[in-house]
Amino acid sequence: MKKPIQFETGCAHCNVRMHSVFNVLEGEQLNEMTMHKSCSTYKKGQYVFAENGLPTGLFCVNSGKIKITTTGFDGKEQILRLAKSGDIVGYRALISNERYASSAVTLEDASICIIDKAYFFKALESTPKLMFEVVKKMSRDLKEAEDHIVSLSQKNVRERMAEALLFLKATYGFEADQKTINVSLTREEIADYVGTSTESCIRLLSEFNQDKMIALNGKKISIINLPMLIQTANIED
Amino acid sequence: MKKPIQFETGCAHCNVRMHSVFNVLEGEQLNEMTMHKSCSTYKKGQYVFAENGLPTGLFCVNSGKIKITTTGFDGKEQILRLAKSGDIVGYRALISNERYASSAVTLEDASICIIDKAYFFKALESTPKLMFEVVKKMSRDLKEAEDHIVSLSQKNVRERMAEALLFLKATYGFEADQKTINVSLTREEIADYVGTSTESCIRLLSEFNQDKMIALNGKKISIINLPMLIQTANIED
DNA sequence: AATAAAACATGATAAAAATCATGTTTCTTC
DNA sequence: GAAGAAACATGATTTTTATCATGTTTTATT
Repeated sequence: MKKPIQFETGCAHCNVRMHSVFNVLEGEQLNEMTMHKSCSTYKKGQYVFAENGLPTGLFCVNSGKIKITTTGFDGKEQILRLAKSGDIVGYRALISNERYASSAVTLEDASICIIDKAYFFKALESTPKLMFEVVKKMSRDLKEAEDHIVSLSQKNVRERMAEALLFLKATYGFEADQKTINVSLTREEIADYVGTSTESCIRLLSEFNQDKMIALNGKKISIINLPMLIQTANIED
Repeated sequence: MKKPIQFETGCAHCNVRMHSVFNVLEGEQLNEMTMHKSCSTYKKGQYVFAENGLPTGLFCVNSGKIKITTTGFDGKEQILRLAKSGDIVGYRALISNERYASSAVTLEDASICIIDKAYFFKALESTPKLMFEVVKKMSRDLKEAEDHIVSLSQKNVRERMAEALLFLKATYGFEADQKTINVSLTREEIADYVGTSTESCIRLLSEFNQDKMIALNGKKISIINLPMLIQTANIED
């Protein structure tokens, strides 16, 4: 595990702050936070934190994409969540004073700040608005998890696969061409989110491709027929 | 939908308060809360709140058991969570100022208090400890949801069924005989938690019964061989 | 207590999805 | 740029699970 490279900038000038939970901080609070954070760059595939580790601070993604995974029963990986710039990562274990129940791994080169635990707790207490932002983030994550439970319980693999592509699109958006999903995942990683075997995942993507619903180019997936994809996902009503 | 019957008691004398998020309140705060809550009794099967409704307050279960469900795609019910005395219910939608994404239905006669929304928000702001208790509750619910996701993704129906029985035992405990799970659910409800068909649920319970792992008596399920049940659930080591 | 409805049960069948096997392509790394 | 590894792909087979069908038991209602 290579050591991430560090660099520093003031939080006041952070270009993603306004899209993060820290948008509610002002003036002197930002200078104070700058003094209690440090920023590092990570290469693709590096661990930001690992299952069973002890949190020492809160991670805030400056740039890059992250997968949050947990290890299942025969060591099989489950992707629980994806993060992008502006997202905080590892907040649950930190706040509830537990070891990490999941790992965070970069999906591409990334720069991520870590905010000192003691300072973060102090900021939470002194700034109810910040606490409220964190609560809203947790609330969204809980809602997303519950939606995922319903899908896994009630939809078949084909529907879940279509839904996963829509989820990736919603999370990371399109590239400049307005159709290619702006993230590269292996088929195995997609399967680990959808809850299926790698083979079934590959097969379904091929089928979607043959049906001209999507186009495949290596790891890049383009959505050609969005209405059809939505219909395949069997989204409510 | 029958109207629940109301009755009142002071929160200071509430017998479940110390097992709830309100254990951190003291003295005058309790009198104030008493003035901003009202308590009602519900018959088995009544709705406490319903999907798409607007929250008007926070529910706190005094006695009785509650299922939190959401409606899936062809109207199929999904049980997301179960609540018991001391649990708060409906907090997520309330806090994030949304309509309910799920419904709460009593599994038996219950008495449930509703704490006025405006007062609750005021209490949250003025009492960081209370906010922190709510955050911890949400954190536990999120963890539970993520564990459920891993099960649904990676375990087969038999393993999930065994796990569900262990979950019911962990949630509601045993009756006086120290083996009968202290809750009555229909096979369909269990299936709606496990994410399987009612028939598969019935079949697996029959099998577990034949294997002398459990005993069945109507809706009552007794755990006869706990180690075997744990092994069947394929719980992590 | 009679009747209806809901819940439980079980066999037979069909559909869905995992697994196994094997081959090809695409990345990494020396 | 060659060798090896990882990722992708696809057919065949087996396993798992849902669905359909039908009957019984339990619970609720008049």
